[in-house]
Amino acid sequence: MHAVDCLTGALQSILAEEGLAWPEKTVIEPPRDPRHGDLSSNVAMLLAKPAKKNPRELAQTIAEKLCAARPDIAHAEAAGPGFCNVTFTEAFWHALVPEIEAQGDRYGDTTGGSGKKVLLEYVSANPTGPLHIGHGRGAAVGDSLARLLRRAGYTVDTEYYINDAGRQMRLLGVSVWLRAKELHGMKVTWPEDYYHGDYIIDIAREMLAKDPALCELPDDEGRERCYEYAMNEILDGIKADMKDFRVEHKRFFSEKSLVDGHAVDAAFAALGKAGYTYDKDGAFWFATQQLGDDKDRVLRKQDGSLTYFATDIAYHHDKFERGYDWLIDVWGADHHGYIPRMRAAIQAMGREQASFDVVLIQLVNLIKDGKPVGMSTRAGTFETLHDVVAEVGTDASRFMFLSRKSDSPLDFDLDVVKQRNLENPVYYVQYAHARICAVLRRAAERGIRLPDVTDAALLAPLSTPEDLALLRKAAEFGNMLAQAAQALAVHHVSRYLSDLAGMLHSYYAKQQVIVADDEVVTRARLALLRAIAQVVRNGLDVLGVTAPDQM
RNA sequence: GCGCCUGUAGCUCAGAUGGAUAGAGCAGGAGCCUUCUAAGCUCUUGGUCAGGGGUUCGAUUCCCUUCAGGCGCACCA
Repeated sequence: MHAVDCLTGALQSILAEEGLAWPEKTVIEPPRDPRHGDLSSNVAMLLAKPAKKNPRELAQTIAEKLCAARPDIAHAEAAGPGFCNVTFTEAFWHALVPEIEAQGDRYGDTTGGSGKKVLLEYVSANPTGPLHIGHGRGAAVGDSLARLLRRAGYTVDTEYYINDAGRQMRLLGVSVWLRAKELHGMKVTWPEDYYHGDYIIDIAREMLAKDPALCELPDDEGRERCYEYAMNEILDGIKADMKDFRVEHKRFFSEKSLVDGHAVDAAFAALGKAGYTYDKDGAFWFATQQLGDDKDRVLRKQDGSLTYFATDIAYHHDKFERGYDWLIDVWGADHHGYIPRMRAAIQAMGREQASFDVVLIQLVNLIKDGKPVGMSTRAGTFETLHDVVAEVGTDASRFMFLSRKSDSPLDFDLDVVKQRNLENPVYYVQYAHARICAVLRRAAERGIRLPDVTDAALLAPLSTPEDLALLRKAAEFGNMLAQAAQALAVHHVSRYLSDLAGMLHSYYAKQQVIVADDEVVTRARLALLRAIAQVVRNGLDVLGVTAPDQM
């Protein structure tokens, strides 16, 4: 909101008159308690100490001068131990409505990111099985972060990293191959680690149907064939699930392509140039310990193959080479121990620590009939994202995933998410939007029309505490988005929306919008609500949740 | 053993870089539908911010420590 900006100039000159410097820290901010006005400042406390002044007197002086400087937009008064509270005029708040109307879908967007190029990587699940609900949380967070950062002025690309070069994928091939042979009536011995799960059998059956002679292939070729077919099949399924979940990736990036190309060599060269690599015990090492890790890590094993870490370094090196300024990875929280070594790699590449961030996604506990449902891909007892979305819908599940700090565990109670009442916050928020739309429709039926962009005269009747409370909340929107972006915390958005929706419902119960004999008031309130609906829409858009016109 | 995260109302959780009397929702109690969607609203009960130290004008927030949970410590991915 431009509220702070409006007063900054005036405040600066007042401080100059008093012979005081503008403090480095933010001086005015919205107070926690609305009783303290619209903006509150502890400037007196911040300044009184170094300037050796009495905080109460200083607050008083600043308040008086501020009133005198901008009587058109604000009233200020000294309060408490050195606080200076500012209250804006009604007209100031009314001006927000045309602002929202003019900016429409872009209301709340800011330019703080100044076009910085961001690459967000999320999901990146091994294509060895369908996405489960834990992946869903990462997907929702990653996708919404992309939307959030775009609104905050960043240029955002998104990627899914496919681990198609490692052991897990070989295992997938073996699992399908053996299933196929089994289905063909051949006797097979199962290795210790293999993928159970019905989808493996389905894929094997499908392959046999297409090629009955499959099992006559030699083991090597059969495994390879199965691996490739299964991976593509599963990846297609993953893509379809994400599409249903409204999650997008601009690119799918293959680990294999790093190994096949020169990306790994280039990354190794970069690390070597900085003097962080060495040979020991027949392996090739990266001295991460010098860079804050617990111990040094192997890049190329004794048997000549690359570690996961090695290709991952190459991947991140490649991301930077492609011109991205800020890499954000969304990982499962169980990988948090991996962060120090990745940070070490970033540093060894000569990149800023601030150019790499990891958003950790904690466990999702799926609860059904009051009991937790286990989920292990290997054991095949998972609850898939597909099943969950089919049961409760994309909107409800996305909102649920995004309503808590991603770094803390989440109980996903199917019975709650399915509910269509206020216990399920997504309905509460969507209902606010639908309600406004219903009122607007009703008004239109009665022939009440609003211009696309309203003006001060039309909005002048907005003067009840409820009117102004809604405007104040709507004014916070852009600031909230910017802060959420900076903190990489999407849950601020869902919380904000719940609050805003609550205020709207309260408003609706208290204030009749369409007043039969007073079209002046009616038009003002309709304009207000139309603007609020726009804010709700924009907020839901960040979450990737729809804003229905009626429910 | 080392490292990371968590601990806020009976339950699920917010509290953004220290600020005024710690907030929501659910659950419990009492009310509101012959005007715009009751999928809603209003009021109310409920707290030693895990315990203890420290830093300062001031701490739920920062530092140390104890306790209780979760996770991670591979030439796996």
